[in-house]
Amino acid sequence: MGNMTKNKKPTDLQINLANQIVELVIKKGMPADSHLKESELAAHFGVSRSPIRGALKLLQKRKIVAARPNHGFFLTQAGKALSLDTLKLGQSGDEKLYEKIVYDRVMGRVGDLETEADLLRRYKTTRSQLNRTLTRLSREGIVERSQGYGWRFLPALDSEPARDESYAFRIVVEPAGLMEPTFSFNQKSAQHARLRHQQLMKNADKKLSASDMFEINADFHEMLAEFSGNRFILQAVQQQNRLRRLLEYHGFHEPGRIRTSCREHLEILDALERGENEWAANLLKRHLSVASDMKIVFNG
Amino acid sequence: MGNMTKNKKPTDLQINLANQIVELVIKKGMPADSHLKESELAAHFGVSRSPIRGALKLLQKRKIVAARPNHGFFLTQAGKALSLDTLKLGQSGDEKLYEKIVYDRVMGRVGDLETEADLLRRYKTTRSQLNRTLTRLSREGIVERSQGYGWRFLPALDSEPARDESYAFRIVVEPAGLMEPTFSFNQKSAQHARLRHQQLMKNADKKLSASDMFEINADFHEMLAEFSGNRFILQAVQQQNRLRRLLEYHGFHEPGRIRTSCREHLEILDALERGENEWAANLLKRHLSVASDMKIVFNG
DNA sequence: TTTTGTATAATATCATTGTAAAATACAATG
DNA sequence: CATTGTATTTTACAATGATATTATACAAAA
Repeated sequence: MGNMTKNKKPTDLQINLANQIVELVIKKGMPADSHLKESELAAHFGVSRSPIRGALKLLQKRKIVAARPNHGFFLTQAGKALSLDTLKLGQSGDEKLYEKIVYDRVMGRVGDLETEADLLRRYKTTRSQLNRTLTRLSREGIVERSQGYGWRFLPALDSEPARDESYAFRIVVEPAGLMEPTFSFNQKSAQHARLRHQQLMKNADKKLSASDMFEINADFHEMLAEFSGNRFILQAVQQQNRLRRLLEYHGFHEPGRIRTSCREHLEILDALERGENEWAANLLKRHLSVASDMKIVFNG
Repeated sequence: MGNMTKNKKPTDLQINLANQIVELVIKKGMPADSHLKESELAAHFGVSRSPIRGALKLLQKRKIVAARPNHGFFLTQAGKALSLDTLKLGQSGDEKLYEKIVYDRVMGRVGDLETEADLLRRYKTTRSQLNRTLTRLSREGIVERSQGYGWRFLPALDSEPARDESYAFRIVVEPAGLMEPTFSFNQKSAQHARLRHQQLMKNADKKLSASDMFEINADFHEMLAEFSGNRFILQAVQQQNRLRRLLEYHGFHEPGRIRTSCREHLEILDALERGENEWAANLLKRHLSVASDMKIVFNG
């Protein structure tokens, strides 16, 4: 059963790109039958056509796109109909390793100082994949190369004080971003965020995926940081989001708060649209303070 | 001529440690004849005794420490008598490569997207040294691994708007650090900083090294960030310092401002000592604003 | 003329082995 | 008993060749 197409297994890059393409399709809200042009996607993601091709073939197997000979690939369904979660295209090896390490770390199974050889033995991977992953973790401020041999794991958001400091930091940086002279409101992004939020509120009763929720929230804060016109503010917010994502992996939820949180986000957008940035900054500050006061529940 | 001691050439780590030890000696203001204990240094820098040993031998050759058999190494002169600059212990290969790449990049000789192989050919180094350096540059936000092949260089502080955004960011973060509930003033560190500043002011007429000046300045701001008790504020300030250091490499100076800058720093310390944090935050904000308005002069 | 299809060139990864350096354990010293 | 001195173990780096993947150039199709 199944067809006899030659079945080279996709590379990490191709898997990642496949996921990113779906993300893009969702974000742009592309209609069904849209033509996904190889060179356009290649340019957008900063790679050549080769891996894009592999990614599209992967999506073809999942029936998300269909190929028309000499015409390329076309969406089988509208972006709105897709959810990142439901069609997880599988994770790349990199991603798997990343999550495993992070998970073990949060669970206290990884010490503060680990040698490369130990990690290599433990995770049974290749040197360069481990290195790529550690580089990523290092950029995210989770680990750093120690002088001499080994890697040093830094305290992340897995401790109570770290979490408090994180919120304190965000309360300083994020509202300030709205008051920067370089601030510029992007109507289009805002409109998009608004729609996503409204959609989320409608479905808030149904069981919805924690990660979808997290992404919407993270994207919102990142969008505001982008508006600030200050790359360092943006960088700081992105780093905080990455750190917070680690907690998500372990299924922390604040179910009762979804609706309220959405409403607060929308209020902030309204204020910004009216040009009342100072008021928006105040709303944002309160929004973060409230979230800060909520206690997390680990289910580890 | 010279003595016949076996002359293994020191490793990068050993050179770096030698520099760090001198830095520590200066910072702590250690008196002459102080005993530099191997295990203490090893613990402090997070390495084993082996490379510390190599570093101390290096310092011995430079007559900065003297060895007493079975007793270890002792300072030949007080920390105050040393200057980081005058006795540059040579740079490690890593450091040299790092500076070369950064320099070429600032000079526009490195494109936005470079392949590893190209860089390898150009800088005639080994794969892993290049990788270490790129990892470091990546942590500092100067470069990032691109999807597919190659590395992407990001706009850093080498552009006017980036510099403006940097100051804007610091004006947000640094003064806020003084107002955090977790703030705690460390009398000892402050006293030390005070002394260094007074010393600098006394010698401000003489020609003094740009890098000494930079370090004192950077350390001051980092110290305040430490006082904040917030690791993310500290991280942000450290990252800004690293980025600013890049400009130093190209000899940007503000000779007339040294005295004023020192005085402003001391005023901030005074205010903090009196517990007037809000006033200190205002002073700090003004201090940064003034610096922000000054134009840099490149001599490239 | 734009886009896909395909071939070729360039690039990075992987696996292996030898070697240098750092981590560690333990003996020696005062 | 704390510290240095020294030997041993562990670790990471370097060099190489084989392989797989990405980048690129050019042909083919609409």
